[in-house]
Amino acid sequence: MTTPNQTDSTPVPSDFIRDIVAGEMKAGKHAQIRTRFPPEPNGYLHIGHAKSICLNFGIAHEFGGICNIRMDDTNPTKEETEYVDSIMADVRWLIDGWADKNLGGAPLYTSDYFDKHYEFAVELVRKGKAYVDEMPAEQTDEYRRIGKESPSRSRPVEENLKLFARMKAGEFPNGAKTLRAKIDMQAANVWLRDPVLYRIRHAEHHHTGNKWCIYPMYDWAHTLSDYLEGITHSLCTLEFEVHRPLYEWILNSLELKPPLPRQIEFARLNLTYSVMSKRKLIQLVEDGLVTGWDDPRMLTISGLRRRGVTASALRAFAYNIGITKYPSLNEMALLEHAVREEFNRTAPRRLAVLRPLKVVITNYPEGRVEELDAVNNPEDQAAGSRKIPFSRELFIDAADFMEVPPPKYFRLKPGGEVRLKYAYVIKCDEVVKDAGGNVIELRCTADLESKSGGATSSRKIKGTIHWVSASHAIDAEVRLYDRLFTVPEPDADGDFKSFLNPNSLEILNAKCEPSLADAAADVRYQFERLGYFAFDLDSKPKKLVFNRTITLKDTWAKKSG
RNA sequence: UGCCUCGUAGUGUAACGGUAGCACCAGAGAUUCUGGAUCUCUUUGUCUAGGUUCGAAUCCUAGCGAGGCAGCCA
Repeated sequence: MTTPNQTDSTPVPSDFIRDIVAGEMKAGKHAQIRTRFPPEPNGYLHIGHAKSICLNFGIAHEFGGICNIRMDDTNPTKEETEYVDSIMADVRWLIDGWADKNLGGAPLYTSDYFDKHYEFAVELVRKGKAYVDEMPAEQTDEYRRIGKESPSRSRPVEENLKLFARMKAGEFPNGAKTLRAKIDMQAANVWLRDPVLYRIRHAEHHHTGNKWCIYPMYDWAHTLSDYLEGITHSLCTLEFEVHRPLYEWILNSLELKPPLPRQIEFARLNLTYSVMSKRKLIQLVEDGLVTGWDDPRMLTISGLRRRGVTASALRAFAYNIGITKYPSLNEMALLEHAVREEFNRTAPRRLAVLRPLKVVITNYPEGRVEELDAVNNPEDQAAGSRKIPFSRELFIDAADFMEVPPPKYFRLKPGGEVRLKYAYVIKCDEVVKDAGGNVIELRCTADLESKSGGATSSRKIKGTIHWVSASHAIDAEVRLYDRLFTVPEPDADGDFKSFLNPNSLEILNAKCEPSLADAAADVRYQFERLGYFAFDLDSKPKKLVFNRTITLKDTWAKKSG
């Protein structure tokens, strides 16, 4: 596979579409590749769109071409400006530092071509290949189903021309007339049974205002917009497969000058434990089941971003799943893997305690503080090290102590030993409980020679746990996220909302090592043994908020159920 | 029902008439101051039936299964 413009480390995928493009390039069919990403501005972009963006920009990037972003805004009653801004922000974020140089016009608007679309339509009427019809919608559907021709089908060209002009002039109410392509009412493919090209909509358009009262249908507008922009490859999802003959009919009927765009379809993204349709995502937002489009549990691009997923991880995911015509269901584990793989390499390690349990080291002097060396990233020597304070009173995670542990439990238990990461081996001597029988404090003794570099530093202790010094720790709100749905296919049957995971969000007050006070918004941290965490935009100078992007893999938790 | 498309380990994806690979997941072991990471190993696959061919995952036919379309949505 050719990789003329590969300048970053994102691997170059191979798939049937890239094979086609490469073949055409080799044959000298195109001077330059031009793709496009044409979202309808009626919702936020989700991870399925990310797949499409990575495909369209990926091909532009790999073959030295351009990718346009075009708002497909042909329906004035459904689209809003608010979405244009979010779409642009999401796309720019996703391609930044990778294919941003391949971004063509942005944002372009289908509605900017309405004049030209109209001229083409007039031309089509002149050629006797379109006619004005007045059948009501239901009857049009019925006739198309049974393959029956409309009485208006044989209307003379001159009359069609006049009526179409009057449609444009606003002389008819909504739904009174349509412009229909004159193709073949007996065609096996229903999209060739005289599809509607224009409908009347007396409605204000978010981009063209009140200039128009007739609006082109998707097939007409999209095909001609592709042509007008010089798109070489129009890549869309499988549901448009049956539209391709119409796409080609439009280009050919107008006898447009080559080069003509070529439509190729691929399978949309499906992921387990999630819903992908815009309609369902809107429901989650409007019913208040999530906090908004950018709720970190949402698989919107803005939600993933807020969750802490990076654009590069998303791109790696898109690369891993590939492009085919098979409507597959991808496992969520694949997304999780892409995130962990990157963060393991790049995330600085920190110590944080999610559910603090007080530990007193009884043989450690009161008031004494040691600064211990802690490695920032064992996967990256260049990341260096930092100091963390150790003192007599600490917090460990409540989950790292069990009074009655199961077999092979490596962590702290009464009379047992555990290593405190970067510090001493301690032994639990006494368990202090409150009146209710809850464990509130552990009294331990440390092997004072067991510190790194110490006489007994090489002692083999099975378990190592994280901790923070009680008096030095800083507070942070930590938001633990889990998958939004409890079943692999929430929209398979029944109401997808009945499968919402009641435990998809848990909010805790954590104790963090002091260096986290300087945490940066663009850095992903690994809280050792817990997972990867990202700064949430709710954070304020004195009030840190972290989102758990993803847990570490935990084979112990898996085995012990 | 009609039309279109697609069927390769559990999942996803390669193999372009010539040894069925890879990734994820799962399991076993080694190692480890993260039950992480890393390393080694393991289970499991060409939907079915015919045909063409020296040779078929690949080409042909039929069947079966899955998805899509049948809006004046995109």
